[in-house]
Amino acid sequence: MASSTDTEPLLRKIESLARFTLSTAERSALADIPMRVQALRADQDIVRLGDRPSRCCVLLEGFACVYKMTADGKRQITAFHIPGDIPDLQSLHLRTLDNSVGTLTACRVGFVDHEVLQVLCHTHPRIAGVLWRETLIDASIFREWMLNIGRRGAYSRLAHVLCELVTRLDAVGLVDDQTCELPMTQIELGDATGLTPVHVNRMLQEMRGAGLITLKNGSLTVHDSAGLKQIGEFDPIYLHLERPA
Amino acid sequence: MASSTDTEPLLRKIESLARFTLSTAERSALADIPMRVQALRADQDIVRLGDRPSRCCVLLEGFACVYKMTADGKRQITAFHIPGDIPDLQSLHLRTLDNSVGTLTACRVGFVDHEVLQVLCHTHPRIAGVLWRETLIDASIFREWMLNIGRRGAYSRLAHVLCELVTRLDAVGLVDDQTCELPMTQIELGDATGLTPVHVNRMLQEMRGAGLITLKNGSLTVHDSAGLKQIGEFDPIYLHLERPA
DNA sequence: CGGCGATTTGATAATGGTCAAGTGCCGTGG
DNA sequence: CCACGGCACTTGACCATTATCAAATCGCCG
Repeated sequence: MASSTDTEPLLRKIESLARFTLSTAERSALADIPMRVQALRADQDIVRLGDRPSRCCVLLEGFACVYKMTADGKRQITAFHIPGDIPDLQSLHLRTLDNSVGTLTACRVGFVDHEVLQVLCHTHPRIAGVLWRETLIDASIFREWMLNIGRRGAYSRLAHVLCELVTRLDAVGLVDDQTCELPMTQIELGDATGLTPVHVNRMLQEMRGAGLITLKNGSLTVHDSAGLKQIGEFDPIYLHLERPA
Repeated sequence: MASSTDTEPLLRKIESLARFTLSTAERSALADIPMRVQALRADQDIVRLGDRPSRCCVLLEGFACVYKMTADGKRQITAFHIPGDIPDLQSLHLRTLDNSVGTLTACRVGFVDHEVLQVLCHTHPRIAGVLWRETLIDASIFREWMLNIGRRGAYSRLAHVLCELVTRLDAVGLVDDQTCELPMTQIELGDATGLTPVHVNRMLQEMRGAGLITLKNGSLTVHDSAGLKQIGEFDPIYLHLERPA
């Protein structure tokens, strides 16, 4: 089962989302959540479209994504997920999954039964509100991605996704000196932006040439953060990171 | 203020979303919700990006949309809304609006204070669950639209949006004999699909030529539902209309 | 009847896709 | 230790879908 270090990413996530200070009772309820922890390799599905899961998964370590496919096999990644996220929290209230969730890198994932979460929500209504809020922020990111994919050019689109990832990673302490781990392949970046890998490559080259970023070996460094944000029209309001850093 | 006929669309919506039968108490709590009703003309904003609203709006009559804009003024519609919908329910848990909501046609809208909804959620937790579910279905539709915009060709994309609208309108009883009101302009359909109005027009012509639809004077008739669904790769699973019709 | 917005159509342009070939990197196995 | 294989990345040439520009036409409302 889970040790208290396993539930820590979840606890931190809830804390950062809550617009109030957690009570001792809430805190210990979260720390004691029964969680089945599992290690997964890269490129594995955690849950699949059509599943009717009886549990949610908390991403403890690694990168994952939510995706859907067209009839002819083209993939759209609808979200990237980083440690602390709950990629399928929706399944708590929607019986049938309408998307798949897969790992991008090796991951550690904690599974929590819906029943446990239902009880948690019932006995700690404020936590229910926070979880609801989490799903609303995901939805807000979806809307921004729609704008990104539907109405921005390829260069701007990629810049926006990079800005978002850096900002979100920074919020969980995974950015150090403008540098962070960014292990997704150009194919995956293409699937997230609605571009082909070839064109992603060209846009990245252009960003490198412009001195905006370095992206090599799964590591991203942003040299000109203001420039990148301007190109990506990035305004973090939609991430709803309302707490002062 | 609101008469009981005003709260009826909301009540019906909650009923159709709930996976249980509403109790008398729940039913009357919903019917008695204090609601400030307002009539709006077409193409007016109901709320705007950056607002910090203290209430939500229930669409009672008419069509509305959620949208965002790029820096250079291109618009992406992220959702269409039909009577019964609550386009800005997210604002209940997210302080600052990250999108705008505008009318597409003349509308009647009911405003409900956040405080009223908070109390409702607290005293009737099952209704809270239903409202949460509503926001999750919206998010599910966003994901499908991302796939649509990012990975489907223009023809397929438009067909998908039409299928979705007909299906949702049917679910609230607004389709009669394969025909429904569909008042959005080709510009608006373009803003929803990430296409230009010119190209929307061409695709519609092609659909007409193929004998799939008639779309004239804001009225849509689907002549070949199976064909349209196939072209749009439409599988309604993501709408989570789990009740038997 | 006049005017304006929505729709329609045609011609041309451009963004991004497809195809193809080659490079570099890393892990595995001889 | 080195050769091999595979995958991600890179680059170039060419192509196609969709955008842009422009000009009618239609239909409704005043």
